[in-house]
Amino acid sequence: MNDRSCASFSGLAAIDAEGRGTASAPACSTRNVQTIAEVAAEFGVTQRALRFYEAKCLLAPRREGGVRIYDQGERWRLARIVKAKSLGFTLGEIHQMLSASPEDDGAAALGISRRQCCEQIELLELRKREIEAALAELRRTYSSFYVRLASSTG
Amino acid sequence: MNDRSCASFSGLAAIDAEGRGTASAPACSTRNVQTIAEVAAEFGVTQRALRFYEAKCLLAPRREGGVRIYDQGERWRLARIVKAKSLGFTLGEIHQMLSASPEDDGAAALGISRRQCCEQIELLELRKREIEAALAELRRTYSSFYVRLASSTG
DNA sequence: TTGCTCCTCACGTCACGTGAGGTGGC
DNA sequence: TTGCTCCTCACGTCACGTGAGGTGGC
Repeated sequence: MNDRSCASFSGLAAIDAEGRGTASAPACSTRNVQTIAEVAAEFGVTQRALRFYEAKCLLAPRREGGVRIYDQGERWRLARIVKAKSLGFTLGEIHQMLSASPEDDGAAALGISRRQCCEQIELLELRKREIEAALAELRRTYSSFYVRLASSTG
Repeated sequence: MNDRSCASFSGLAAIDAEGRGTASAPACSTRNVQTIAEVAAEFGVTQRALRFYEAKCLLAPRREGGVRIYDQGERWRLARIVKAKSLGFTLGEIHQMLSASPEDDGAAALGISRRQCCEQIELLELRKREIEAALAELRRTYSSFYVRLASSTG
């Protein structure tokens, strides 16, 4: 019931996905564009997030009667945004990346420098160490529950 | 020049620290209270953070002529706040902890349940895995710089 | 006419940072 | 008088979430 990846008001096609929905709706592939709901579903982000990225000038879908239309290029940009976010970059940093290499070679390349890559590794390593310290402390706390239990019952 | 841990307008003493400043200013130990600047320095937090915790009802220093005065009890509460924050708890969760066990046995006990401890461990383990995945990806990207370099020069 | 999807404000959340402008006591 | 420390607004940051209220096309 809910698997209509092709909306009624315009021809659409899923890209870079596993081809689901494409076979059952061949008319969609005539125009390689998607609405906000379809893009959100495909990339696992909210519609609010897509509007927010647009407000931050990370995306710029064109409009058809006030409705946002995402073409292949916009979805490539979004793929890079999602990728960079998963690597812990801020939207400000991502904006610079997209400006630095607007198209490059599709969705794969992020357009980060070696230095930027190195700094991000150091940042994440620091965060990881902080989390590991917290985990060690929490595990000590966790064991102490059993120590208390043993001393109160034994 | 900047090591006056004892301000001029009220008697103060450093507690739970390594006793620095206490020997050179014995008058301070007559009243076991501190100003916002001293508390901030001792706990390594900003004055803004202390005011923010107060606005969130996590702290409630008394006032002397409009100036915040932190006694031993308040500093114990702050110690628990700082500790809980380092373990990744939100201020909302910390507020509940402080309400659940207002005094308990000083700064050491956080007043978290076994279940809360367990859930926090799971949350941090998830975050850690996300960071590790990002790190792996970034390290792949980092090596690719050398692959490119080698193929362009060799 | 109803239901669905889209839209634009605009305030809320989280944990503070950062001025702006003013006060008090040495 | 100057310098220091304290104070209270109040807006800014980050990445959205969450209504509110309205539109368009089947």
